[in-house]
Amino acid sequence: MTDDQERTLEWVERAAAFCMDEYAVPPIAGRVLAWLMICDPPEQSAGQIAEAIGASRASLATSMRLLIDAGFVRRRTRPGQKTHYYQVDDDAWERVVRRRVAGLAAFREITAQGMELAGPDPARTRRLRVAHNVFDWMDKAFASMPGPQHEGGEADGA
Amino acid sequence: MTDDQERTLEWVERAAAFCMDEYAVPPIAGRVLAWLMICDPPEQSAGQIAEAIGASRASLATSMRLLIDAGFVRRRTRPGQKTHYYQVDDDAWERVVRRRVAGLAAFREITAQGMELAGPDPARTRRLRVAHNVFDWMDKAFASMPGPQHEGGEADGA
DNA sequence: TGTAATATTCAGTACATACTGAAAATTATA
DNA sequence: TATAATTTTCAGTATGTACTGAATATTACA
Repeated sequence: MTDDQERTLEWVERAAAFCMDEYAVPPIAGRVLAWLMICDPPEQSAGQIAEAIGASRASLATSMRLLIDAGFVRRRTRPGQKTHYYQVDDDAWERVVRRRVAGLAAFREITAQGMELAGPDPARTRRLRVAHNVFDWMDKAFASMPGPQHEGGEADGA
Repeated sequence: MTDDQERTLEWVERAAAFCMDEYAVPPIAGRVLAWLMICDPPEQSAGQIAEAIGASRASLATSMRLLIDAGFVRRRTRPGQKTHYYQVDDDAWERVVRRRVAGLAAFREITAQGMELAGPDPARTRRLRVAHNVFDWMDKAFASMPGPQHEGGEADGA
């Protein structure tokens, strides 16, 4: 293995660890996603990916479905070929991050319900109100934000 | 059990579920945290909490340490008492949310490293660059934000 | 010191999840 | 149809984690 390949695999492992820690993505699915972020060509078959990251093909079937359902990866077939090709969806990260932030804001609803339950006494509901303010702020802040810089639609290069 | 108690426990279960799903907090720790958000009085002993949520005292020892380490809960002793009293830290949620966002932004560094590894070809690094932009945006957006509305420091009422 | 109340640790159990090899199903051509 | 390549499913294994009861340690006071 060349130095470059080794460094790439190290990077894949780091990026996969992030996905595991922050997004509860299983190890192999995390490696697949990371690999698809940096591999060349960017569109690869399950067999290629499995060999690159050292996983079984059975695992690939499960992981690919997970990543596709989560919106990270797209699958494409080519005419006259049995092989499926996979590629990261460029829009995935923005969508996932937005969904995550929206998920956090769900706690705003829960704290609101809690305050109703606890009654009108402001001292009693203080804990809930402070938490509510935090999530309300989060939600409003993101709703009023412009969004990241996008690029033109010229895709891959396979 | 009164209707009010039952509704409170249902709320605790909902709030705990949020903590489990979004923050990977174990079930019992989640219930403890939720209970401490709404219980009256707001400062309670491990025994009181254990009975309220139906968990063993051994679990409470583990869960309380977890919540304290994570910065959610504070412990207090009273002179002449063996009992420890626990209370949610009002600042916890803001701190935890900020930490979470900072954690997300860590991926920005990883994508930057990835682009170095992949070389100068803009078509090859497109995937990484798009992801990088998303996390860069996240980071800058939060850094430039005012923060939630705070309340004065008049605490609890135990 | 002793003793009663509380807190913590620890071994064991139960449960859930990730992963693989092997079998079954699908797909593209002859 | 048959057959060769690939994908998917599934049973079984391995691993990790949450939780509890019982034992141990700590604490407050007589």
